[in-house]
Order: sequence, then C-alpha cells, then structure tokens
Amino acid sequence: MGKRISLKDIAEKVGVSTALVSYVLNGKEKEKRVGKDVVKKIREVAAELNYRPNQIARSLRQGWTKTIGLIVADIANPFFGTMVRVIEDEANKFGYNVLFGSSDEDSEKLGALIDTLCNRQVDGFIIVPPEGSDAAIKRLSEREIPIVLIDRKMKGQNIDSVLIDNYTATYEATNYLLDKGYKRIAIVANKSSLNPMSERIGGYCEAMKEEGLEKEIHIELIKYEHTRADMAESLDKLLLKESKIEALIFTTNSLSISGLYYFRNSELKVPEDVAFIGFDGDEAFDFFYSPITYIVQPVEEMGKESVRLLIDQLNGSRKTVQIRLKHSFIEQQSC
Amino acid sequence: MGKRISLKDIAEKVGVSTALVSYVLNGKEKEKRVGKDVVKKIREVAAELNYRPNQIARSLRQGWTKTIGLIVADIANPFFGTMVRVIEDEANKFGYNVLFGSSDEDSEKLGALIDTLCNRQVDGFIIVPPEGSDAAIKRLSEREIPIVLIDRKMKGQNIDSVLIDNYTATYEATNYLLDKGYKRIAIVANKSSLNPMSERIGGYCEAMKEEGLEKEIHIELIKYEHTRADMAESLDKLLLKESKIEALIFTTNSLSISGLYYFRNSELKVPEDVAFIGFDGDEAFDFFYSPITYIVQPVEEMGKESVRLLIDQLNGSRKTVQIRLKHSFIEQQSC
DNA sequence: ATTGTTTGTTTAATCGATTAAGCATATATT
DNA sequence: AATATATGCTTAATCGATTAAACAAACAAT
Repeated sequence: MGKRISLKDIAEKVGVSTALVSYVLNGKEKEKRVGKDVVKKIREVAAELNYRPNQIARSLRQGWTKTIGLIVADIANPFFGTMVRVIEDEANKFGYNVLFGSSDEDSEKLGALIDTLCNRQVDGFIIVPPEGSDAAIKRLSEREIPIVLIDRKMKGQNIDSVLIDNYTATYEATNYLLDKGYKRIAIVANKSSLNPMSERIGGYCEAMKEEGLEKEIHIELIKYEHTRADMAESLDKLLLKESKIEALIFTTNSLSISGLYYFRNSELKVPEDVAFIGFDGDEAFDFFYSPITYIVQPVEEMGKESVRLLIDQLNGSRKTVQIRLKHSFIEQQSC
Repeated sequence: MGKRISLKDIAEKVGVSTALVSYVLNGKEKEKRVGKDVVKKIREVAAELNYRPNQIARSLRQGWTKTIGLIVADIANPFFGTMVRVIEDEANKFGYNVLFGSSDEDSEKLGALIDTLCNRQVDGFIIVPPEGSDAAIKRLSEREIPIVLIDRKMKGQNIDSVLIDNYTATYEATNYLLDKGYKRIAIVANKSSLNPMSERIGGYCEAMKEEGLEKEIHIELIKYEHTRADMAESLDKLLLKESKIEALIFTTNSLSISGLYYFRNSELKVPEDVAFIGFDGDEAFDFFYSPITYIVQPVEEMGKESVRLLIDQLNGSRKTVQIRLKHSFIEQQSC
C-alpha cells in the first residue's frame, strides 16, 4: 500500500514542526498566530501531497471517533434498510459515520455486537432492541455511553427512544374495522414483552372493549422466526376452526407478508371473506389482488429523530427524551 | 463516560509492565516466556476489571483496522440490503467489521465516501460502482488498496469482481420467450455504460439475431432515477404506439417494479396481452395478479465470494480474480 | 571460577495527530 | 535603557497498544 502522507511529511517538506501544520490544517492559524507565509506554504504542500488526516490517530488522541454504532434486527429487511439509510444520511450531515450490525433479534448476538462496537470506540449507539436485551442495554447505559432506542423500548428504563404511538395505531385500526361493521376481529402478533407489541395489542383490546366485544378478543401469537406453515396453522385455526374470524390485524411487516402468502393460496378471499390490515408499507401490499390497507410507521422521521437525539447526547445533553411519532393509515381495498 | 480500563491499569494493579500484560492477553505467554504466576494474575485482573482492548489504539499501531468499506447504491433497496447483510455476516466470520455508505448511483458521492472511508483507514473496499466512477475506482486501485467490485464492473480494468453472467441470463430469458412463440420482444434497460447492462442487452440481441429477428429488436432506455410516469411513457410507446410489443424483459429490479405499477393500472393484461420477465426476486412479483417470471442474481453467493476475494487480497494475494456466477430463472405465470 | 544459556522482566520507540507549555525574537511602552 | 507585550515557532507529552531490544537473575556447562 503506497505510504500515506502524514503531518510529519508536510512538516519536513515545509521545514516547520508538525504543530504548525496541525494548527493550519485545522483552521487555527489565527488563534495560534502562525505566520502568513508559512500558512500559505503549508496549505500548498498539503494540497500538493494530497494530505488526508488519519482519523484513527486523531480519534485515539481526541477520545472520540465520530462514529455511531447502529444495530438493527436485520438490514436485509426493507423496513430496517430504509431506517439505516436515513440514519446514515442524517449522521453524515453531522460528520458522523455508521458502523452497523444485525442482531437477528437475538440478544446474545446483540451483546456481542455491542462489545465489538464498544471496542471500536463508537461514540454512541442507535439500537433496535430485541427481546430479552434489557440487561445488555442497561449495562451499556450504566457505562454512560449515549444510546437511543428506536422502534421499540423496554419498560421502565430511562433511555432515549423514538417510537410511534403504537397503542393509538391499533386502536384506530380496530375502530376502523368496527365502523365498517366487523365484529369478530383478531390480532396477529409476535410473542414479545417489548413495549410496541404490548401496546399494539393493548390498543386493539381497548377498542374492542369499548364496543363491548371483550369476548371476541382473539390474540394470536406467533414466534418471530416463523415459517409460512406456522402462519397457515394459526390462520387456519382462527378462520376455519375457531370462531370464524372476519377481520385480521397484523402487527409487523413480516407477519403481514406471511399472511398474504396464506391468502394467496386460500379459498378465502380478501376482503369478501376476511378483512386484512397490514403493518408497515410494502410494494407487495400494493400488488396483492385486493391492495392491502395498512398501518405505516414514519421510518424516515424516526431515523432522523434518533440521530438528532443521539447528537444531542453527544453534545452533552443529560435529559432523557422519549419521542412518540404518529403513524399513518393507508386505506386501500382489503377491508 | 466511565473511564475505560487500559492495559496500564491492569499492569499497575498486577505490578508489572504493560508489555507483559499485552503478551499474555494476546496469547504469547509461551513465546515470550512469561512466568506462570504472572500469567494467572494478569488473566484474573483482566477479567476482574473487565478489560476490553481499545481497537483504535491497536489499529494505529498495527496499521490495519480490520474494517471493510462497503459502498452500495442504496441500502434501502432490498437487493442491496441483502447483499450488505451477507457481506456483514461473512466479514464478521473473518474478524472484520463493515463501515458502509450509499452512493445513490452518484459518482461524486462515491468519491466522497471513498475519501471518508480511506481517512478512517479501512483495510479494503467492496463496491457496487455507479456509472462514471471509473476514475475514482482507478485512483483507489492505484493506491494499492484492495478492492472488489460487485454486481457491476467497468470495462478493461484489472480489478477483482463478482458478477453473474449477465449475457447468458438475458440470452436464455429471450430464448425462453422465443420458444413460447413470442417474436416482438423488447428489453427495458437503464442508460448505462457499465458492463452488466451492456451484457444484458447483448444477450438479448444475440438471441434475437439467432432467430433472424434483428428487425424486432427494441431497446428501451430509461434513466436510473425514473418516475412511474417515465415508465408509463416508455411502455405506452412500446405497447400502444410502436410495433405492438408482445413481451418485455426488464433488466433491473426497480425497472421491473415500475413496470408492475404500470400494468396494475393498465387495460393490457399480463400475460394475455404482454408477457413480462422481471429481474431480481421480490415479494411483489409473487403477489402480482399473475405471478411474475424472473431472473435472479444469487446475492448470497455474490456477497460471500466478494468477501472471500477481499480477504484473499488482504492476506497478500496479488492476482486478479474475476468471478462469474450463474443466475437463476424462476418460472411463474407471466409469460 | 568463568563463560554461556535460559528464563522472566522492563524500557522505550512506534503508529499519527493534537495541544499545553516553553522559548526565542521583535516590537511597544514607560 | 529597561521592561512589557506580541509574534512566531518548537518541544514534548499524550491517547493505548504492540514489540524489538536491553537487562538482570538463575542456572548449566566447562
């Protein structure tokens, strides 16, 4: 690898100490009273040699890396892909780069990722916390490393977070179905103790109760890494065996997609036989034979806000901020 | 931020020099003949203080960062998202982390990204090169920084690359349509001088010529950042005004998706009125009213191979390797 | 007793940039 | 003329880990 140019090379060529070069290239020539001719000469030589500062050296000395550690569930998932993209762009604006990893919803993997990223001295973290990661997150926050949780949060921890108001999202979606006359409404959710999932379920239950339909509450729990067969089993139970559900609310994108695959091969038609509300927009929703009505989280806004919160912390803010954004409801033809 | 434990802290607590601590924690206690008791003590104290090496310091000293710079067009695009995911996992296996950026198909942005990543001393690059980035890539490769191009390559540059055999992909797809009796076949492509696009067009043309259909060759070029209106204009021209095209081959995923949106609102039906071959699998393809037949690139394999090639280079390999993988053809009901 | 070898440890340089502190000159002030 | 202040630059420590080289003590060989 062709040797990179260092401050020292410039200093030698100009015939001054590295201190002066550093001052000039960091725009401190006034403050540090560097002679005009020298300033000019240093600038020239730096340009001529195409000098690029070694950020590693700078980081070691300064104690920061201008790097954000970003951990999502799976970057191959378009929802998180978009989130990462927004965070990347926003972080760049503030001079930060992003080191990232996918947790696969596995708290052990999360722990390992946090370790590597810490060793690499990231300045702060933006994390989509998986189930059971409370301890890992707590440990991190006790080390006083800036963190922002996004998309989810754990109960009762005093950590910055950016979420939508999940309760209202499903509450409104349920009411939308109720208004349309559906009564036997089921919600399809993941097994999860994390805030968003319990809120999503909570919003649905509340809306059902308000209509006096507590007996019709059906909560179908499916594990995170489910197969299409798992989904088929659950939906068969809900739609055929059990109490002939008339409408389904899905609470994550991947559950929604699995649900669509089910109806693609089912006798039952959407919305004639069953109404369908999906979660988090997807092109597939648009191309389903009856385009799917869905709840979307404002990913762009969430990403931006999370960076903003993190930067605030990095700039010394000590107060905990929990941001709640509003979801959107895209009405198409599946209900 | 709670002060991190350094080698020095351990050294002081044990009462030895940092050299010994470093030897022991790097498993060189035999080679460097460190006393047994001392080894034990150092290990104990390191565990007790929960020591984590500062990778920044280590990198500065060693001259490597164990970091790969990864630049794709847009990480929010599921195709690249998956690619990034695979590369991330594969790199981790070899002890590398990934610093990434999205170029937005913009060669200037690519240049800026390369600069930042170089300043951060990444050990090597995996890049999806955008149009017009020849100079930037060349400059990088002249600095003898290991690079692997993925998904695309520029003509006549002696750089490692991982691509599918694009020529054969469209050649076979075209023959598939010809076998089914379609004659008026058009290809929808991006304006691009990059290898894959010209090969994709080339394979199509060759197959058409072999059937003596050179007069029926229709190449419709659409710019990378196109709107659905752009697509509609092009397809209207091909299907309504011009020579009543019977079949369409799309050459990228986003072109395919735009195409699907067109047919979603069109009088013309797939495949009765027009046959449709998409590019790079997508859930949307499965949910279109007549599930789309498509060409897929083996993203996982491509990602893995690219990491393998890069690691080889990082381990000192000097020979240029150009890998060509085979595409797959998923037959559904759109032709 | 002298020299050589092995064992176990420390010293100090190094990576590249930053920056407080110190040291000359030159100029201004009394 | 003596002192103060401003100007312009250098020295050297620092961040944390690695590692060649030097060193001391114990032991073995002659």
